[in-house]
Amino acid sequence: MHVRTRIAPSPTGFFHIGTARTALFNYLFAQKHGGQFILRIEDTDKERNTKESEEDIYAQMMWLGYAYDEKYIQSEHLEEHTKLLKRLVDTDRAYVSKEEAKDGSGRMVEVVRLRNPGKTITFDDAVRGAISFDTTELKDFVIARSVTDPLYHFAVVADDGAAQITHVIRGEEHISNTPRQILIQEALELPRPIYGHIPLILMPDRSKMSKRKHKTAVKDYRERGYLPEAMNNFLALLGWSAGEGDRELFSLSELIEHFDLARVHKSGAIFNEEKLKWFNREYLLKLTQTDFATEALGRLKDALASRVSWDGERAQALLPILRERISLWGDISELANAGEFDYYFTPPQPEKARIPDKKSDSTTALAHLTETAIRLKNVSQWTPEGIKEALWSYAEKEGRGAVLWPLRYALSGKDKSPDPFSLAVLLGQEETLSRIQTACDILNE
RNA sequence: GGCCUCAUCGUCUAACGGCUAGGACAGCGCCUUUUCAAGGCGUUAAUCGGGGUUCGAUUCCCCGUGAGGUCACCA
Repeated sequence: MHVRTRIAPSPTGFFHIGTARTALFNYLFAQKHGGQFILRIEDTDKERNTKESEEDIYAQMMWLGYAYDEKYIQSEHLEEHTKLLKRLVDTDRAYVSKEEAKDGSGRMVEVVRLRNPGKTITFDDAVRGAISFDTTELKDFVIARSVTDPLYHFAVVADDGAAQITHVIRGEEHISNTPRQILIQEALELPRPIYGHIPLILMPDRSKMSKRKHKTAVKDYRERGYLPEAMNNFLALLGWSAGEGDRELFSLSELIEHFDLARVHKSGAIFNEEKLKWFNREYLLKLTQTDFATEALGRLKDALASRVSWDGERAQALLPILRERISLWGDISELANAGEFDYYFTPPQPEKARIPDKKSDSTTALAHLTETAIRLKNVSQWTPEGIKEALWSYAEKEGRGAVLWPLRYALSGKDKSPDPFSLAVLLGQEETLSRIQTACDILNE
């Protein structure tokens, strides 16, 4: 069988996480079987469609790397829908009915209703097995506002038929839509695709993702600095497992290689951002020096430009520290805005009382800083090792905290920071000595 | 409420009907060159309940309970 799958978002809001996961599964399945993956824009709801939403679909699909083979705009196929609708009416599979409008206006309108044979529909779901529905309760349901104005269920069936979709992989909220779509399909004498209903993505409170209550737009995650590789890996493992033992890290092409509808789960999965962050960090760590530097420096400069005088060279030296500390790009801006990086560029203003180590006092701190300065003046190899060598025996003898805390605090002006050796290297010998001097002056006041 | 679907640590999940139910995230503890971060090591924690079938059920069947989905002239 020549596999053809599709993702059919409606451009009525930003492309969201749930749609992305459905797209991913469809993409993986099509790729796995050497088939085609089709993007269909379901834009029949003229009231709620926006161009912005449509653009967002393209942008995020591209970002996530779901290359589609064909694009299909539903509204451009109205003529075909009309033709099919007419045929259904002509063959008495459907009929036009005059009734009072549901909008409460009291006016009379015509709608097209399907003549429901009222039988039991059973379909074999690729992830859940056989599912049966008694369709009599559906009655003669409405399939179009008029012969020229099809509704969702009709358009879906007509378009899937036209595009020769072989596998309909979608969220489980569509399970109960399936029997009415099959009814339409049978009236249209279209072949039945294989259905596969994948579990929903739930929010931490077990509720369905809602655009109002939760951050669900892919765009938001992108802007906060998540990597597409991490998003894909995380999303793929939400409701599916590769059957590769304890392995969790998969690239997109590895996901394709392992993907199998039979291993898709049946129950909903909660979207856990902590785990996403973990994936993201893993992928951040895999980035090349250059790729990391480009993005990190850009983010850092944006956030810092208004706070300190920017020094590109010094920022460069900051990269290893950044890589160690962040889980996503947004962490850089967050840390920078919180003032975490200011002291690399501008001398801090240490508070007298905090210079000594907790178990020490100012007199001792002053003595240690003075000795530290003397020792550092003589360091010829200004590297973490060289600096450490100059201070270590002294620190061991006098107490590490007593010696190293004042130094680290003098250099950073912060209770929390990287270790004093790294800081000293970053600041350079001259600046390091100058900051120690400043701290000594403060202690002498 | 009717119909449909689902049920393993807090979360994501693994386990041809057969080892002490495994891993990851989070948590907790310890270690490491003061603090923070990272890292290393360790650890807490689960088969919804009740009946069957079976030599043996997380796994198969039934009932209950719970959760979710859906019941439009939206998609």
